[in-house]
Amino acid sequence: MLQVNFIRNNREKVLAGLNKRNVKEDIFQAIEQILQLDDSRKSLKTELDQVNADRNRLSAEIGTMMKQGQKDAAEDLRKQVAKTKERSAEVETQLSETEEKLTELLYLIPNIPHESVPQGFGADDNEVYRDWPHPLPDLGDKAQPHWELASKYGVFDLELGVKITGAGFPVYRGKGARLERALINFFLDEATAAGYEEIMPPLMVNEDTARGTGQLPDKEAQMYFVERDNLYLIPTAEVPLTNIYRDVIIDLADLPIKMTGHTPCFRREAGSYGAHVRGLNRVHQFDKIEIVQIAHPEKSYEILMEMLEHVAALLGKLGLPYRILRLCGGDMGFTSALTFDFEVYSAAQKRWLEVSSVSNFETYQSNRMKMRFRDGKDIQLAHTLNGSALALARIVASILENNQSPEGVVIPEVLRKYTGFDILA
RNA sequence: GGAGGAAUGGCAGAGCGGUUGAUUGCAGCGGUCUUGAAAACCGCCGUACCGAGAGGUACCGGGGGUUCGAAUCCCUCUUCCUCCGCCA
Repeated sequence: MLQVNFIRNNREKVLAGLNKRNVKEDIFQAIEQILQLDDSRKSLKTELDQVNADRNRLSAEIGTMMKQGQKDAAEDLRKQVAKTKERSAEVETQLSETEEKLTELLYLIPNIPHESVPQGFGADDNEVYRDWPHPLPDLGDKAQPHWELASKYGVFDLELGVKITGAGFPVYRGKGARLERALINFFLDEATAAGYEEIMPPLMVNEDTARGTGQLPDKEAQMYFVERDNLYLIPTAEVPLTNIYRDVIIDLADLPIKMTGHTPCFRREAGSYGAHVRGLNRVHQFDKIEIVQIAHPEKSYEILMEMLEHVAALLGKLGLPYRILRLCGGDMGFTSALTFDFEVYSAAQKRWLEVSSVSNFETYQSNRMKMRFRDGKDIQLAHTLNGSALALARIVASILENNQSPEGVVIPEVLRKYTGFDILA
């Protein structure tokens, strides 16, 4: 969430940013309420401190008197203390109510977009940041979509997934499972080579963790929830990885912190069945390798570009046609300040599929998480960034489609040492 | 799942209900000394909020309670350790 002081000191910037996101009028009203509530919070806090100071002083006096045996005088003071106690309880209630309301409203305010974020309402308004420089592959009309190729070569089985679990839970088999594992190993090796520490985090997280990265309270419906134990299945490794540094004051010398991890990702995607979600286009469980960085605020945009190039290099090595979009205000995630989406061209479906999202959250997550770094005497919030490098299901889909041939699906060169075979036939 | 024990500052480890935000050691930072380093010695060394400042308030796992006053007493939750049971 945003810091109240930031809102106060950058009011115009905040309003302009919200405008860029095309938020509703009530969000603008919330900004005004936040500033008012913060004012009352301050004066309530001042009063409470004063009352408590009085009480502490009186109590200390009573202590001294008791030692000196002046019982009667002490009795008078006790009555005075009783009054201050009443008052402090009253103010304290008001204060905590005010703080609660304040936090509630702050949760409603999305991150302020970076200046480079284009104005816009939705996917059509995104800016093509880097287009595919070559002609798009044209496989002709006989090209098969990945779900047909998958059945043909036994790569994955969605029907079986329905039997075992339900719709959207693919079962990878044989060479398909091996291809999946090859991609995981390839992506992890690439990330490790780029200096990211490999981490295997828990796949279920508690409420504090889900709140830290912004999945709660606004994206509650997206996550699977294990009610009995109050745990959420992670929608991305971003959640457990970033939260490693929740409530931590990091040493300046340790920045940037670079972490990577492979995890299955679970997404409910409620109510999103239909023509565009066939095959692996949208599933409830998929594997993803995530890269996360915790950065100095002055370095974070430089680092964002570094992460963008890391993802671009992966797609380059796989030989997949892709483009990079700079998301517009209306299409960007709630917590992000700047997001680049990577889309791979799926030659048989003749559409672009999102395979990665690389974002800088600036201090939006770190403020919630109280993730800070120490620069000498100075302590300030760190910037958090993350990106998919990469999301597997759709990469598999596009490899199948783009690399199909009469002989079978040709495995990209870089994966062959991991798969142990060079064609899916 | 059952029975006991524990939770204090980066770590270790004190703390009769009353000037204890908290003794001490280590680590860290600054300094003296040294050609440099080490050793020795001196000083500093938690976080947040309110306040122009002086200063104040809160926090000893989380939440609640007793009391004029709680790190210290009570309740509750969580986590860790030991033992038993179960188990990949």
